[in-house]
Amino acid sequence: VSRASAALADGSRLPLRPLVRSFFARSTLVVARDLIGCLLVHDSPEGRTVGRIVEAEAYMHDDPGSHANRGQTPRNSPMFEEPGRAYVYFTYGMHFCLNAVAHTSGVPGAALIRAVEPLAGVDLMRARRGKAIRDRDLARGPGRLTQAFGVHREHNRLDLTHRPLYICAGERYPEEAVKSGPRIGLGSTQDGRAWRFHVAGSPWVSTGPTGMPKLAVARRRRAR
DNA sequence: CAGAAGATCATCT
DNA sequence: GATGATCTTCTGT
Repeated sequence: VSRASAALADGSRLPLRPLVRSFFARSTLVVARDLIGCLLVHDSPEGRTVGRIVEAEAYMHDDPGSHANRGQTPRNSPMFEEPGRAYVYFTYGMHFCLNAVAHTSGVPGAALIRAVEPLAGVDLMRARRGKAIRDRDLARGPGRLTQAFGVHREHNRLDLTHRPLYICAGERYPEEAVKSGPRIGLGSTQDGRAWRFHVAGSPWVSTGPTGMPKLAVARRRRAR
C-alpha cells in the first residue's frame, strides 16, 4: 500500500482532479490502460467512496464480446455516444457493471472497470456489501465494485468528468507494473483486440496469479 | 412470444 | 470445482 493510499485513507481532503474529456477520446485500448492508477470517486447521498483502479478491460467495436459488436441497440447506445460517459448495464439478473465510454470518431467502445483498491469510504462500502466482507473482497470484481460504490441503473450515461460519479487522475503505474493479456471467454479474440490490464501482484485485482479467471458461463456452455 | 445467453458472485464440497 | 440465484436483452419465428 503506497503512501498515497495512506494519505487518502483518512478522508476526503485530497486533491481530486477529474479527468478531462479528451482523456476518453482516444482508442479504447489506451484508455483502458491509462485508467489503471486513476481514482474512481462516487459522491453519493450516503457519503463518498474512493478507490484506485487496478484492473480494467477494453471492449473494442470489433471484439465479438463487445456489446456494440453487432450494431446499436437500446442497451448499448451509450457506447456510441460521447466519450467520458458511464455505460452501466445489468447482468446475470443481479449485478451491474460500470464502463467508461471511450473511443475516437464515433467508433463505439468502452472500458470495463473491473476492480479498485478501496481508499476512502471503506465503512460505507462494507455497509453496502455486507458486514462480514473482508477488505480485499469489497471491490474485487466488476459486480462487487458497483455494489460497494452504490452504482446502479440510474448512473447509466452520467458524465464521468464531474460529480457525482467521476474518475480522477492518480499515480501512473510504470509499464512494468501493469500486466496485460487477452480477455478469455466466448468470442474472445486471438488477435489482441480484447485486452485486460491489471496491476501486477496487486491483492486487489480479480485476476488470479496464474492469469485470467475462468468464465463460469463458458465452462457451463461447454459442458452442455 | 419463447428461448437462450450473459463483460458475475456467493456458497458449498 | 460445481451450482443456484435472478432477470434483462437480444434473436428467431
